Amino acid sequence: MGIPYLESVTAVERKRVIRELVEGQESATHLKVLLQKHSGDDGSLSAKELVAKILRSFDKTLSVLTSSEDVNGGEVSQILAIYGENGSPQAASCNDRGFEDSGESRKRSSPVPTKDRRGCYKRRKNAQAWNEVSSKTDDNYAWRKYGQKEILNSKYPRSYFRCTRKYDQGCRAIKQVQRLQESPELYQITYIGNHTCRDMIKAPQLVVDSTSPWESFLVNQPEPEPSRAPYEQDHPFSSSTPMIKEENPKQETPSDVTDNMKTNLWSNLKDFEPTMLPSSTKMASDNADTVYSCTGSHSTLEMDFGVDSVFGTDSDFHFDESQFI
DNA sequence: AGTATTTGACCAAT
DNA sequence: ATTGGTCAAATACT
Repeated sequence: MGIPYLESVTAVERKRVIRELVEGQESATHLKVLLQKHSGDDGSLSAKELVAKILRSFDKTLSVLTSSEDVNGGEVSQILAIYGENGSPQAASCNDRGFEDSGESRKRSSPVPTKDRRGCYKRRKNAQAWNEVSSKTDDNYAWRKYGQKEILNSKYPRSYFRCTRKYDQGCRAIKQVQRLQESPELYQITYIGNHTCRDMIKAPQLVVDSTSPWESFLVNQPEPEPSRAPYEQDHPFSSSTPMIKEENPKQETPSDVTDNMKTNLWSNLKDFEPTMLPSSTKMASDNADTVYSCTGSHSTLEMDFGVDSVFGTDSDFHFDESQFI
């Protein structure tokens, strides 16, 4: 895959190429999963090596593509953002929505079925994102579902979750979960943004796994430990600190991802103070730094720079908020 | 009563 | 015009 060739290609074509690569990469990843599942250590060894090789190849190719342009185009990074390539971070600036902080309590002016104006919101782009495939959707963070969508050409809907600490701590981590249609017992989980909720005082010990994002997601790991955002610098508060949350151990029913999140024992832990994290339990380290302004209002150490609103305008200002979170 | 999920509408990006 | 991401009222759950 040569760059020279790609350079003579239009941006649109390039995008398609990248998309295809991403898909191929996903497929290879899936293959890897399958191999891991029923692998007798016989011939599968070479098969695994092969998969690893393929993944590396995708990784390299994609990084070449992205690094060569992304800088201000953003087009590519946008495609890739969701797949783990980090683009230049940008704060969402959806200040127009002054109520961001009120969270779920927002009410519409007219309590009626009329078309409501929900104001604008900025979609987050270029946030750190990485994904993994796992047989379970729970990690040790507390998530709250805020949406579900049917995805074109996908048999299963995609569910959207945000950190439950979004409003009380301004944590912007979100994740998307969707069953793989090839193997419904597995979920493709995309983490976007680092957790900034506190209790991460012990954060800095996260280990950066330098493996490519693509390779990093091991599937079916006995201990679901979401890999951290690939290629990203960690800022001091970023993550790894799990938010204790133990989701019900039971495997969810194959209807859709949300079921398993239902009983989240968060309730028992409501008053949980970071300081007493049972660090023992498996922790998942999703890191995140997400997007929109959840400004939370306040306190604690969430430095949420009101960035969103302050810098307003959606233009991307170059300021990597993620470094401060 | 407070919190979480569901779900259709709204909105941004393409 | 379409598609995917988010919002928020309604609803379910605890």
